[in-house]
Amino acid sequence: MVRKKLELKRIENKSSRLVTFSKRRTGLIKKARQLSLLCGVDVAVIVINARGKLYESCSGTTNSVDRIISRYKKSCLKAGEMTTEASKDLELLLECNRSFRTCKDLLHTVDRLTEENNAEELSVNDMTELEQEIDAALMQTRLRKTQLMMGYISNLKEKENKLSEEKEELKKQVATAEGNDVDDGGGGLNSLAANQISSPQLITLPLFKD
Amino acid sequence: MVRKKLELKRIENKSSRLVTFSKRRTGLIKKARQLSLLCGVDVAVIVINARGKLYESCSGTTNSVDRIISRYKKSCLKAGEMTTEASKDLELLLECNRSFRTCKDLLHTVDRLTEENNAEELSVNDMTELEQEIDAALMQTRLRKTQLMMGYISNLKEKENKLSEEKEELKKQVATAEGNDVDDGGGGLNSLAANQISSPQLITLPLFKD
DNA sequence: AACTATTTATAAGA
DNA sequence: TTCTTATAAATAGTT
Repeated sequence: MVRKKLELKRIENKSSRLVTFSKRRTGLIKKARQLSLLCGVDVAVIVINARGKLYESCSGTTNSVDRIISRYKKSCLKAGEMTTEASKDLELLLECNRSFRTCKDLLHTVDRLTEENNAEELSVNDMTELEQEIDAALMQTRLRKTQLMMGYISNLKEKENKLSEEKEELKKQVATAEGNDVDDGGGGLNSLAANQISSPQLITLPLFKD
Repeated sequence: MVRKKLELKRIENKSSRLVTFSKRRTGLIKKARQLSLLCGVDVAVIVINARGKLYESCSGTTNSVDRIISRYKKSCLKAGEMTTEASKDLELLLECNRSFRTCKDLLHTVDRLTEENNAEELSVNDMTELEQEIDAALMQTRLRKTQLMMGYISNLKEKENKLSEEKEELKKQVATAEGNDVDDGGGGLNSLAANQISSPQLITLPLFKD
């Protein structure tokens, strides 16, 4: 493109082709980095020469080409593309997609929708759906929090009971040591203590139906 | 790089960032194509923006990004960087986890935590944090929903006003046709109608701070 | 979306 | 290969 406008076809001369390859590869990767930095996006560049040698570059929040590739594959899956080549990854990715298909995901989808132009009539419905889902998540979260706190309280009660039991035991020993005979029934006290606490109730509910 | 030498850091202004993104993305892909064509190599470019939208480009003898990716993976395998199938899958799963880093993600993390053993004291705090986050999301969602509905209502009101205006106009015409002269003040009605509607307030807030 | 003043990339030459 | 340089290409700011 310089000194003479370069024809847009494969450079026949081998050495100048190699030189051009080196220069332009560097330039491409530089541009990729700039794009990533300036616009806050993830960019991966993969170059494979005629001998199969690999050159790669990656930038953005994800710091490996692999990670960008998996994001790429995820996008393809969503778009319903993808060939048989990657069908092994497919299963896994579907799994991932399924398991993240809720709150945050939906939030972003709607976020995207509302930032585009045609989202007027649909969006209110979308938002209502989203609202309900988030509300449900909130309820589940509060429920579990309560359960956890109750479990915690139960534990504390249990400890308290054990301690008073031990205290009782010690009192008895002191009394015995002083030569007075006291009615024991120790086992009975034990079982009573165990029954005083309602069982911890730490049932593990999934926060979302999968 | 033009009119003023651009600083090499993320462009803060959203709209110019988007414009730059579009221009440079195009430029990058063009360069990639040229490199591929001129030097007879395979090039894939993958760009993923902040919202996870994918842009891709591919050129060379292989005609899909997928094929370049599998060649890339093969290269990695040869280089011993990527050992077993299992580790590849692991990588993918890790990626899935990483990329959904908020609400739902947190939900699942906490879900996992509570199913494990050591989560007693921490979890209640976790749940409280989570609760707050979800609550905030819910509020944002409701806010946006309200804004959308208000916009919608404004539109309808506007239409209604336009229609009654037209109706008034027609009435006048009818009256005139009947030979009676009626006081108009039509323009006044017009401006009143316009002022009745508060402006749509469709400020686009992000649902999450990015 | 088009323009244009500049910067940046780079082909060819040294 | 690396440096230089003339020129093509890309593009930031503007309209």
